[in-house]
Amino acid sequence: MEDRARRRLLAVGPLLTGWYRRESRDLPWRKTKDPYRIWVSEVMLQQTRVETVVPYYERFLHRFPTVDRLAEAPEEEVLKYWEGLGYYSRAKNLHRGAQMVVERFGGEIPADPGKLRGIPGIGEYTAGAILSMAYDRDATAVDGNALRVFSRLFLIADPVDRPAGRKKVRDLVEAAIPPGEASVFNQAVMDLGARLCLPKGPKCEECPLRNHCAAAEEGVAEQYPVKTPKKRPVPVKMAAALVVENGRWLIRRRPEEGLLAGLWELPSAEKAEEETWEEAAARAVGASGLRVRVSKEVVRVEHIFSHRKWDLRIYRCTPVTGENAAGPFFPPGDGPDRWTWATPEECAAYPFPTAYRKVWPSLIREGV
DNA sequence: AAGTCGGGGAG
DNA sequence: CTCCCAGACTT
Repeated sequence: MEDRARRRLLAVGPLLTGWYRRESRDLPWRKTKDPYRIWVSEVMLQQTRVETVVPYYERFLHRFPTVDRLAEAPEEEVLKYWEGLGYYSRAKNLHRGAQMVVERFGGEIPADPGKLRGIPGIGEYTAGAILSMAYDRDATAVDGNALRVFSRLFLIADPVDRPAGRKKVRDLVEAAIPPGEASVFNQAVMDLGARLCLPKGPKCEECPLRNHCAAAEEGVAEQYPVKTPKKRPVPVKMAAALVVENGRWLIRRRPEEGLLAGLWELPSAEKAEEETWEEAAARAVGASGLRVRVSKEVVRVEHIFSHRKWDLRIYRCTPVTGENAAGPFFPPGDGPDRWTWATPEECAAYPFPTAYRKVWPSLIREGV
């Protein structure tokens, strides 16, 4: 390593921890050393902004204050408390992880990197965060902020979203941690990334590291980190059915795997090229065994996921009388709990994706 | 190495 | 519009 870089590594740690002790943000999960609470916060914060997480964090821990309380809760309720946060496999993994901690580790979250990594939903970053913040170990926790801050400090030309570039940054972060101060250091890097070392419009003039940053010196901070270009979301036509019977709506629970796993929805089906929207809506309901007549489109909404763009159209449907008298129409094998009838008020207790929640008011107007 | 998996806020 | 956020997991 060149001399310049070595000096940078030595200088950065104390400057960051000093700045953090003066300017750190007051966040709920910073009031505790409870490994469980820190774990919950770190999982919620994966790919999610601090301001978004705070209210979820408070509500979640009020309902599930300990790892045991979380482990014994039904998954459906855990998902309900996660509703709207996105990346729902995080909630399922956290729930399973809590059960693993209770069964395998006697309810104590392990302070061992290997054991932590064996818990579902805990990857390299989250393990490092728990080890440093809850157990004061000298562990690295490289998140998006660290990638940005360090790629700028050291002018890393490799794309940081690929293993080679990622490893370069990780090694630098590890070498920069002042021994015994990983907790403060890791959080300082994140605060710096969130408040000064911004993706666009970085505030280099206010930065405590400005005299040591290679990118600032060259005036090219905004061109880092280097990332590989990403693909645009694929458009998907999604037909859904609002089936009303005696003031109740037909809803179904989505499969345990895949998009929006385990959440509830109005029966929905991706429209195929060769079928009409109405046929797709009828097919969505048909999976339950119920036959319906599709009347009219009730509401239309566009919803964008990271890799998919839904054109979601909801159709008012009515059961075809006579053909469904025999009931029960819920097919065996698809699970008796996958379909049910619920009033709009009762639906509030079920976890629904935001795409459907967005149009709830107009559905209630149309669905009476 | 590439794809999957949400939703929202900022520019 | 675009980018990206205290990433993990599967193939």
